[in-house]
Amino acid sequence: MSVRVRLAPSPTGNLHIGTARTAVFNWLFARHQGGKFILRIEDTDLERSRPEYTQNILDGLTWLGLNWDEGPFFQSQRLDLYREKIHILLEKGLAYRAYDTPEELDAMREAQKAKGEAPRYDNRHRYLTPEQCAAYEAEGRSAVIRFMIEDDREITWTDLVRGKLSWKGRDLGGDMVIARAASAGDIGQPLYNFVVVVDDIDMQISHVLRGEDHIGNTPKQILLYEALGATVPTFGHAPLILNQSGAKLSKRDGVTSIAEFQQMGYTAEALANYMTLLGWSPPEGMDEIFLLPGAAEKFSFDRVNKAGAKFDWDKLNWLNSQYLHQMPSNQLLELLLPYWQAAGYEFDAVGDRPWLEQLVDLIKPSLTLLQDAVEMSRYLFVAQLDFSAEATTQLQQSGTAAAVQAILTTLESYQPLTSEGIQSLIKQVTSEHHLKKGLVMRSLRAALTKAMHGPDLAQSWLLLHQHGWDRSRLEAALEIAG
RNA sequence: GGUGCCGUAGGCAAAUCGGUAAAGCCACAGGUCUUUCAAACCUGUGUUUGCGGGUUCAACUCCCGUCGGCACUGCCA
Repeated sequence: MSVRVRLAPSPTGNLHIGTARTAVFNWLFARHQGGKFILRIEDTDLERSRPEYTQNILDGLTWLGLNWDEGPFFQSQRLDLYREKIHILLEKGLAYRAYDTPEELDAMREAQKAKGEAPRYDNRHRYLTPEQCAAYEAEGRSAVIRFMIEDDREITWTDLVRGKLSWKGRDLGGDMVIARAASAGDIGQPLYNFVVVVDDIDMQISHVLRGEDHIGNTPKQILLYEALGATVPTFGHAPLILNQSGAKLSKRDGVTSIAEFQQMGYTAEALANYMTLLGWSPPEGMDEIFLLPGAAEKFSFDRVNKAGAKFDWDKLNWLNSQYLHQMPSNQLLELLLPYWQAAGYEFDAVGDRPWLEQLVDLIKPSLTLLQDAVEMSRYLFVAQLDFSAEATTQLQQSGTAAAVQAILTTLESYQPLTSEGIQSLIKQVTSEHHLKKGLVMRSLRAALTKAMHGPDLAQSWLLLHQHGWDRSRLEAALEIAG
């Protein structure tokens, strides 16, 4: 049987890191097995589903490189199929109409809780006579469709990551609602647990790979597969991604949507790499830094961990920096341009290309996030920049003025300035004026970059020089210097 | 409350059928390099596998109990 897996996100929010990680596992599994990865949008909740969320999900998956082979399919367009299946269950006597009002159900659950019992539907409408049904309908009541779950059933399956799992029918909460209320003889909006099964059967899904939060749904769904006369697929439940305090990572924990990670300057490769590591560990001998296709070659659920994984920003950041450091400069430049543009820096992306590439080479080893490039290169883009407090202090130290003056004077004979020129200029200044190299360098840094920390000074100077900014900065520094 | 899952160093984790635990990565500390910060490189700290029993020559691995965490428990997905 061919391997077919699917990702079934609901468009009630932006693509979430948890959903994306599930997507990664599905994609990896499909690629490893030579199977198909299908995308299905679960928009059965008409109230909360939004087209912009669907777009966000599609964009996020695409950005991450998680291309799908079929779809996207939309459940909202498949209602006829669901109705048809519900009719079949109704006719087989496996499902029935229940006329309870929400208030009655609430009261029932309250009473159960008061008695210290687990809240569940007591199946009170399971065997209503046609007369009783008619009476309720005459009252104007609408009915949900409930699927019968026998208390004494035992549902067992072998989970790809957890092994043999077993559930008792009585712990499933009573007969489950598979379609929302609708008036007289109609069938309302079909619900998630039912729709998923119908679709997975229809799309011949062979492996259902999802988050651990769906474990409790699995026995109900298995019952539905049986009722619909279908083969039960293989299930695999991956551990959840946890926040710092160990709870399921949610929107409340700050950044959790893929689009936000993207904006902050994480690369798709690093994020995908990190998400894979959240629950899966590469086999012996395989590096932890890998691209999705490489991981696909080795991926198997044998190596998916059972325990939830805490999200670790430090490690993600480290991974991202690794990708950035290894990236060819011209490629990195393309990623950086939008950040500089957004910061309002003025430059000619085409004409300044050689200069920009030198800049990328300069800051690349220090980047963690693409966003970092904005602050890191500000002194090279912004002409009018205040001296930092530290730089001012440095400039006012004795000897600094002399050093800056000496550099300014010596600079005359080094036009145009080159890398080698800078080195020999500094040598010349230190020896002719009997200045310590450290002082010269610190003075230079303060004057040129207006800060005491930053990328390589000689290269910075060169870039400044190419913009014709070095002389004016040295002169400005002189005014401040004691 | 009920049901289920999980529990190896600060974090991610490895340890194929029970056979010397903590490989590797992040973080942290120190060092090297250097004009600074970062990067890079080197070295190092951290444990007795939540706890208590049991089976066994041998238990992170199996069994029982216990504690803790989390998930689910909806006419949401």
